[in-house]
Amino acid sequence: MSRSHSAAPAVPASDLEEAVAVLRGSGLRVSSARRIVLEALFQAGEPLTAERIAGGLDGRLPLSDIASVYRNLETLEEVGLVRHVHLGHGPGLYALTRDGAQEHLLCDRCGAVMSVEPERLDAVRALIREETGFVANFTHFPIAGLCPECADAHP
Amino acid sequence: MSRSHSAAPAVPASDLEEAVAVLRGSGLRVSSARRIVLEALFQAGEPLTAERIAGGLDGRLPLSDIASVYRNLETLEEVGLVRHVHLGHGPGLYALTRDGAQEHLLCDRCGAVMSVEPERLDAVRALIREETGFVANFTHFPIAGLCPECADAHP
DNA sequence: TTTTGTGCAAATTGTTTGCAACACG
DNA sequence: CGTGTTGCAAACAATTTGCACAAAA
Repeated sequence: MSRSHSAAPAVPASDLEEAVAVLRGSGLRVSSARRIVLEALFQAGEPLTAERIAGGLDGRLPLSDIASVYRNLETLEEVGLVRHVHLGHGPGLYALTRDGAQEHLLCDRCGAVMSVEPERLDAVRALIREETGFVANFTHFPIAGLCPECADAHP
Repeated sequence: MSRSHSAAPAVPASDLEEAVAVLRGSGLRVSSARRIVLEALFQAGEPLTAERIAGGLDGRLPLSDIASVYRNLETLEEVGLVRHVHLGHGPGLYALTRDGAQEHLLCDRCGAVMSVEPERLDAVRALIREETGFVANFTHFPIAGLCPECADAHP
């Protein structure tokens, strides 16, 4: 019960070549399956599920085996190229660390997701630390609640 | 993707009889399976997984069917007697609404869980709303981060 | 040529669903 | 007695693992 997640320091790579170089530099092999996962993330520009990567991004990329995708996402995360978020229930979402280490807010009612720069929550973090001693982090698990619209539409 | 969780207003029952009365009052039947789920929650005094309830609390109660346990937890939640939390990965934890401390903080590193009274996070909630417009709620999904100990032990 | 990584199948975990038998009210 | 509930089996979703084979380095 002491599994620690997304603890690897971010290693933002701005393009495929750079990412591949990071792999090489870590003594990891650059297999085609691995390259496809990276291409998917670079092409999508938004967080993806492992499923969607394995599905080849609707024909834009070759299909991959879902097990390999998960394994590769894990190693890419260990190297710091990738990070993942859990938005409530449902599958995890994976993104390149170069696409900002966003923090997330999730609406329980309508499912809306808001991404914000970490700095925008620093005051919140400070207050949480004051009140509880915890150093909060909303990159891996989001802040849940009601989005502005749903909050208004409700008592 | 618009599934709304634990939206029912809390109906705290201080003991089994009271809880049973709430069921009756809602036109629900008081089956033995249902009663066992309630007994488990009252006896445990701490949040339980469906699995653990089905397992009879290590012999203290008769075994139940896991599917029925889930169904009953759901209806008990709809009635407001029960609420559940998702602590990171792993199974959901169910507790009686009468058992205080509804908001949670979870340490990503050591798994420690801190429960706090909602009021203690009201200032945090206010600040989050100011900054993002969201009305945050940490009863269903906790605040993730590092507990005081792990935060100190780390840079 | 030696690892490291792949693909496929099968196992796991957590939760939900279909359905005939059952029992609460 | 009639409908809400149960129990069992089976489906499901997300993720992981075992293992023989393929392919980077």
